[in-house]
Amino acid sequence: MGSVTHTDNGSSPAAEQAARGRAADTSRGEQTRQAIVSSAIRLFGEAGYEKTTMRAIAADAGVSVGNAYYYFPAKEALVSEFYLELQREHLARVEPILNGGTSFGDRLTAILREGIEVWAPHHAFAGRFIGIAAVPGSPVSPFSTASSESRELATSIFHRLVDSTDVKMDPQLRARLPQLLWLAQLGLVVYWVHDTTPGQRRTRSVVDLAVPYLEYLVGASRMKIFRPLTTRGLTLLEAVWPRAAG
Amino acid sequence: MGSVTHTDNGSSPAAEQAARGRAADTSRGEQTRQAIVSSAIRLFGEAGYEKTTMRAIAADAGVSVGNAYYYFPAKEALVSEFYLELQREHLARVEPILNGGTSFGDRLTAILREGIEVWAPHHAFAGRFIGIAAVPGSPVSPFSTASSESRELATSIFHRLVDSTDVKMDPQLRARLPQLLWLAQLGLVVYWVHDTTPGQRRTRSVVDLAVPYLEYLVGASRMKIFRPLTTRGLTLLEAVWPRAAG
DNA sequence: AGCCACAGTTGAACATGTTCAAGTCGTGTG
DNA sequence: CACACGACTTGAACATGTTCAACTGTGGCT
Repeated sequence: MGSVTHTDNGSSPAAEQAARGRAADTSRGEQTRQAIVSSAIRLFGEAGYEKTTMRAIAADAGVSVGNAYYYFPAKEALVSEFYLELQREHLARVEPILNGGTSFGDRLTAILREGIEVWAPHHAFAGRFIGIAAVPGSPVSPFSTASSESRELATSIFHRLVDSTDVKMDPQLRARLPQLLWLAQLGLVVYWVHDTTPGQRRTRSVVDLAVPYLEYLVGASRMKIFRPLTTRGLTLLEAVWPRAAG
Repeated sequence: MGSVTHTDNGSSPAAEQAARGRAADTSRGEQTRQAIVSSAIRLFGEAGYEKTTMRAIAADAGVSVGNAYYYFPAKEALVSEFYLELQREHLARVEPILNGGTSFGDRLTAILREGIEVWAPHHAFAGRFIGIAAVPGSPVSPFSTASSESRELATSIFHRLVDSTDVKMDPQLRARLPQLLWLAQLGLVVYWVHDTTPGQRRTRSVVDLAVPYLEYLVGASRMKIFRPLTTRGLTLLEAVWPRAAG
C-alpha cells in the first residue's frame, strides 16, 4: 500500500515535453531517449521481455544503465513504448480502411484483423505484455490515466467507424458502441494471446464469426421486440462503465 | 519461445504426491512445505506480493531460501497456493448457498458476492495476482492445464447451481451456462480489481444489476423470437470456446 | 572570459529472485 | 552396527532490475 500514485506523470525529468510534440524535439536528451527506445523495441522484439536486460538495452543504445533510468522509471515503461509503436502502426494500417467504402461489418473485421496482424510477430512477447498491462495502476494498463491518450486514440478509430456508418441502431447504443468495440478489441487481444493454435488461426476465425453476429445484434437493437433487452443492457452498461469515468 | 512446457507438473521433487491427498501426508518434507506455504500466504496478505521477499518467507518459515526453492519452482508458485486457499474458502462459503432454496438469481448473486468477499481483504495484492495470472502458460493462469483442477472445482459450483434450477432456458445454453458463469465470475474479479471506488462498492452494485439481467437473458433464450440470437450466439461460443478444449 | 545552474551521464552499489555444489539426516540393508 | 542412498537442507554465488552520489558538458549571464 506504500506508493499510492502510480500514475506519476510529470515526475520524470524528461516528461514535461513528453505529452506533445516530442517528434519535433531534437535536443541531446531527446536523441538519447530515442536511442534507448528503439534499442528496447528491437531487442524486445528479438529476444522477448525477460531475456532483454536493461544492461543489454543500455549497451545497445550506447549509454549507461543509469542513463536509461533517467528517461524511464522502470523497464515496464519501455514496454509502454513498444505498445505505442504497435498502436501507431495499427492506426496507419486502419486509415485506408476507414476511408474505404465497404460495409460496417467488413470494415470492423478489417480493423480487428489489422490489430491482430500488427501484434502477430510478437505473440510470445505479448503474453508478458498482457501480464504487465493487467495490473491496475500500471501505466501500461489500458484503463490507467497514463494511457488515456492512446486509449482515446484507439477509441477514435471506432468512433470514426460508427459515425460513418448508416447501419440503423438504437441511438443510445450508437453513442456507446465505440467504447464497446474498443473493449471487444481488448478482449480479442487477450483471447489471441492465449490462442495456442498455429498462427493463432482460431482467433482470426473468431473475428470472422463474431463480427457478423455483432452486426446482427446492433441491427436488432432498434427493433421493438428487443427493446427491453437493449434498454436494460444499456442501463447495466451505464452502471458498469459510466459515460464519464473509465 | 525457449521454454515450451510451462505446465511442468511432476518435475518438482515433491510434486508426485501433490495431486492427491497431501493433507494426509505428515512426512518431514510435507511439514516444511506447509510451513513455507502458510508463511507465504500470511506475509502476502500482510505486506503484498512485492514487499514479501523470498528471504522473508524462508526466514518466517524457519528454513533457508534454497529450501523454499526445493518445494516451489518460483515465487509465483506460492501465489498459486494463496489462490487455492481463497478458492477453498469460497467453496466453503458457497456450500450453504447451493443447498439453500432461494431462486436462481439470488443464489447466483450470493455466490458472486461471496467470491468478492473472499478476495476483499486482499484488493491490493489481487492487482499483482491478476498480472501473474494473465500471462499465458503461467501455472496460475485460469486457462492453464496446471490449474485445471481448481478450474473444474470452480465450474462445479456453477454446474450445481444450473443443474438444480428449474428456470426454463434453451437446453444448449443450459449445457454451456456453467462455463459461461465461471467466465463471468472471472470477468467480475478483473473488474473488481480495477474498481477504485471505496470498498469496491461499484462492483457489488454491478453484481446486483447484472444478475437480474442475466436471469432475464437466460429466460429469454427459449423464446421463439430470440431463437436466432440464441442459436447464433451458441454457434459463436462453440467457435470461441469448443466444448472440448479450454 | 569566467562562472553558474542544471540537464545529462556514469558506474558502482544495492535488493531480490534464482541456482547450485555441498552438506546433513534418517532409514533400510548387509 | 556400519554403510549406502536418497530425501532434505544449507548458504554462498549469480543475474538482473533499480538507486544514487558523483561527474561532465552546455548554454546563458555578467
